[in-house]
Amino acid sequence: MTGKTRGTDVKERLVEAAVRLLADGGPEALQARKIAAEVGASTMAVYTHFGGMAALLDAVALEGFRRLSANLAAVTPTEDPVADLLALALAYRHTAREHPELFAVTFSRSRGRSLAEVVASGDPNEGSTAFGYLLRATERAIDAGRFHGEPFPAAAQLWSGVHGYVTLETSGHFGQRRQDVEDILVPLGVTLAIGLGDTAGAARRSGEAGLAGWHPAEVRSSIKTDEGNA
Amino acid sequence: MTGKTRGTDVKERLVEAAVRLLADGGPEALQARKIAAEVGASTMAVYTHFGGMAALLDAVALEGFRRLSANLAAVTPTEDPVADLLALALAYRHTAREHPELFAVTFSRSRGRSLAEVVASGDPNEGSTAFGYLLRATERAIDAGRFHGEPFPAAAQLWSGVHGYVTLETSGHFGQRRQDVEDILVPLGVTLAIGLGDTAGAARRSGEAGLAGWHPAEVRSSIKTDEGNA
DNA sequence: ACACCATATATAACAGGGTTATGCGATACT
DNA sequence: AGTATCGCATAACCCTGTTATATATGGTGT
Repeated sequence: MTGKTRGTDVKERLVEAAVRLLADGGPEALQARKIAAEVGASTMAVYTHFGGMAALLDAVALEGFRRLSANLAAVTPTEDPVADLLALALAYRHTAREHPELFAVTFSRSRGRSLAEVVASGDPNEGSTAFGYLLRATERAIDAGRFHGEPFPAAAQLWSGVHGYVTLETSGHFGQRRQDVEDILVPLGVTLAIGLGDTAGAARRSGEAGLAGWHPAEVRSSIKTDEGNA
Repeated sequence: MTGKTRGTDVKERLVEAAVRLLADGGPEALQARKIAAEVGASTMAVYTHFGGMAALLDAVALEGFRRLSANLAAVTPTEDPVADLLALALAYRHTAREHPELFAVTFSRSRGRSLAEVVASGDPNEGSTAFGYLLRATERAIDAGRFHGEPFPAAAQLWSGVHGYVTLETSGHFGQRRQDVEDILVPLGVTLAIGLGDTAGAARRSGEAGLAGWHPAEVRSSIKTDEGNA
């Protein structure tokens, strides 16, 4: 079956263009005509490739999950799993701040899907992949004797804390201060680590280590073909 | 019918109608024509009273904050501030689950506003009022020697945890299970309490107490307010 | 009481965005 | 090569937010 592949990356280019327009012009810019024009096509391209705007926006949301996963994947595990968890939190936050509009679209369009469930069933999608990084680091913390209990509930608690912090911060609810990481996020990580079984001293040291050790990664276009877009 | 009339506050009726339509038909139903028809008016009503859909949606979001605040206010403080914090978390979750679409609109339209900042400045708005309940219970926990440190960062951590959990749960990311409160939210509350200074035993007991003691309050229309919102 | 004005509302038209109908040209299979 | 199929452009269609305009209602000043 066939018949394709002529200007085929039009589908990917549409998603790229949508992400770019979203970054530049906010949600208002996510319009079929604008996106199509951005790739030099007519609005029909949206329909032949996606069937409608809804599916295109879903693809944009998926791209957001991909970037989140890529940023989390860039956190290389060390021998301190608690520090790694803090680094994952910083990477999570970085993803949201790097592209707040995309982050908002990503999570507002994922309603009804279950990421945790998917990760448990082994069927990988991007969202569950992101949760998987948290889950694996949590398992390592338990194996190392730093945390007690079961990995899944512990990871879900950590995810809640990080996601809530990031959501509230990027929505501006903590104010425009720039100290929020040191004032809230790092202490939150330390608090959670202690509550999950770590000692206060070890948790604080890992918090410092994670904060000092993490640096934003150069994760660019995670869309399949890595053509540098410009 | 005489044209004018009993215009018993059309402005409030529009918000009521919007909230109702949102509950029934989802975000798609939030349309000027539908809302106006619901109150028996033409779309002009939206413009004379709000100036446009944006302001009406802001009013809907504010109504969401009011309901959140009302549900939190219904949690009567006991002599166990940590149990009260868990009850607040359950009330927060209840608000979101009672009306998920409104909850989503509320927080997606509050971008850029700072609730924490407003609470600090003393100028009350509905969002900061909601945060205030968390903050006061946290202060009581510190005064009681259960938590250590400063109230604001501690309350911000608790808010992050609860908000993240609620957001992820109502978005379906934890799956469709019904055990999430016992499996994740209550343990999260206990974890946070321990991390903030409480002993493991006391935190667990307060977790149980909060879970057992909280019951959904009958908080209905908070729109019709002659309670002087100042 | 009358004239006047401000406001609220209905009607209708306008603008812009998603979607669909249709035709054409290019691709790939026979 | 012939032809069926697919991608895509053009243009129309519909729905939704918005604006322009006219009218009626209620209050206000004299």
